[in-house]
Amino acid sequence: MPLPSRVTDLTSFDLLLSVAELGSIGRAAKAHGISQPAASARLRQLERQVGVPLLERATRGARLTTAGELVAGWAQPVVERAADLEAGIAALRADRHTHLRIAASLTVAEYLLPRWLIALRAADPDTVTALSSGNSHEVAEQVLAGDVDLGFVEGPELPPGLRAADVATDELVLVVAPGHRWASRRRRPRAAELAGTPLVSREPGSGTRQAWEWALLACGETELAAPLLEVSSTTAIKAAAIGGIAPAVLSAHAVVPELDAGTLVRVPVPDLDLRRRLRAVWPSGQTLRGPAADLLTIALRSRTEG
Amino acid sequence: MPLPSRVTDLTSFDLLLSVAELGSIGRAAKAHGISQPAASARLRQLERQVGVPLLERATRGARLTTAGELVAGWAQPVVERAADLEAGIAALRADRHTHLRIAASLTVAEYLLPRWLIALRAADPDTVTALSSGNSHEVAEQVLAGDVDLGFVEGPELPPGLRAADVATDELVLVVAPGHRWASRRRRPRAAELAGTPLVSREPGSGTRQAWEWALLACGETELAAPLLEVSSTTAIKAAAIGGIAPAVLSAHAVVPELDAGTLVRVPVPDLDLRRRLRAVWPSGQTLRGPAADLLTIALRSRTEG
DNA sequence: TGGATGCATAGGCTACGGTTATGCCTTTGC
DNA sequence: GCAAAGGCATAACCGTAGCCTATGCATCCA
Repeated sequence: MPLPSRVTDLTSFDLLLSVAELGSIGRAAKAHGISQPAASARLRQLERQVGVPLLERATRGARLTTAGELVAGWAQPVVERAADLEAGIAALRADRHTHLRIAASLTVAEYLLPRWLIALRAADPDTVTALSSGNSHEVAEQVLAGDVDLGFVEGPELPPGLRAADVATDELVLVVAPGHRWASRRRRPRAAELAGTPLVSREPGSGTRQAWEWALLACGETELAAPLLEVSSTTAIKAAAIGGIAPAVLSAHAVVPELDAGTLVRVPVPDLDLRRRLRAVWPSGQTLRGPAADLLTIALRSRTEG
Repeated sequence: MPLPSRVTDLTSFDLLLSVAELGSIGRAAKAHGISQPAASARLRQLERQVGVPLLERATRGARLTTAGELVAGWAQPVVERAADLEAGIAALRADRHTHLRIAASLTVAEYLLPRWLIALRAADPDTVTALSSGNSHEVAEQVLAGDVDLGFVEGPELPPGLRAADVATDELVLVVAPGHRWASRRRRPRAAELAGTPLVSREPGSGTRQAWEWALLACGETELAAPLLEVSSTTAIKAAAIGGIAPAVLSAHAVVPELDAGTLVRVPVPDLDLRRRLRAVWPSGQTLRGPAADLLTIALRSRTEG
């Protein structure tokens, strides 16, 4: 189900937020680098699309109406997450000549790194960061080879020659469609049944898949059923699980919205320990300095907060 | 600071998510109601803007690259919040001939209602909901007058003739710019100092402002300083507080991102009880049924989860 | 080997969003 | 009381971004 066109263009909503902050359409226009008539037209069109007046235009400026306040409140989280997206893209795009090179496993890169990068930009405004992503093994390799200044890995393995610091913990969760038999409280599976059930999962190299298999092995389950379906993206896995194809195992971060909405149900598996540490790593001999040290500090600070 | 143009158009990112879910550009195009060449062009342009390939095009379909997986992961929260925004706008826009009419105070409408409406649409797909927003007193009036089927209010007051059920608790927080003296742990203000300090605040009718004043009165502070600045929107209040104009009092929900980013600092005020109940209200004589009953159920369920 | 599937390219059209120029209204200050 | 300034709306013009249809090309499969 695609997003309705009413909300696909964030420019107008961003402009509305600027009007709320600055108190006039003209100042908001200037802040966005467009002319006042252009801003006025955009806001008028936004009001037409919403169907109710959002601004009270006065001779001294413009103020939000009650409806405008509501729309601004709903729009703000959208632009905040868009800022996260932008920070991530900027790091992906950053060409070779950057001040800080980092590598991160998928989980860290997806759910934690954008916020850290925004905080880093506040601390070191001129720092350009380049991000490369891969599985934990690849990240460790890049740190050891000196290709990056700082790495973020998941899982227990840690090659010699690296120092590490915990920055977060991640938890895998088993999810099924609401109609699945495991969704019922009395039908919860034990380790043996889990091992014997084909799942929808990532390709073999995936850290998530490895962690799942190791957790089962730790329970003494040596015979693991082959996956029913192997797909490349988290989105596709969720779609397959929602469609009732098979149960799936994903990072808890990834399924928050689906659990909220009830389109997926979490199945507790007390037999298995599915938690894993997310750690920053850097070469043993080396003391971090400059932006790399700042980023590590930011990551450690966010740990104590969360 | 306006949003970079790279992320202002969500259409391409939404399309990318559909490709991840459906496995081919053509199917994603069909899901979005556009032609396959149009989708192909959009994705190609997206890749140009990001600067790295996002898709592996094969003869059998298209799969996400590692970078594509990252971008999709960052984009997903954006489109989710955009869906909340859309749900809110749809309720604002809904004309008179609707099945369910609700009224909500600003805090509930801003932070809780969109999710509930999305869940309601899943339960009753054909229900059209109309939302009106006002302060708690106005909401209660509308419920009593029969103008709406269900209301959501904040604060302790409750007119006779209404039944109520708790759906959430809200907490007000006192925030200052990082440089403010109250930001220091040893300089925390007592009730008397709080009462004597001009704040930046909403206009007098606001429920947030009333709750703050009542909390001070409950401490025996009868002499309250007049606000330094009265502005109309939450956004403007935050901007003023960030700018160091004066401390501000806002719903905890409203300042989560600023506290995360460190642009605002929360000042604990143990002297004051700033919590308040958020409640659903409906006419005493009446048993809720249909969509109104479903919405109440959804709201109560979300309470137990959160 | 022929058909089906799926992505890319080409050409043409529409419409949207931007700019500058200008007008009108209200508040402010001498 | 009048001039100046601040702020929003309207008008006329223009460039381009994005969509569609038609078509081509590569790969997989029967």
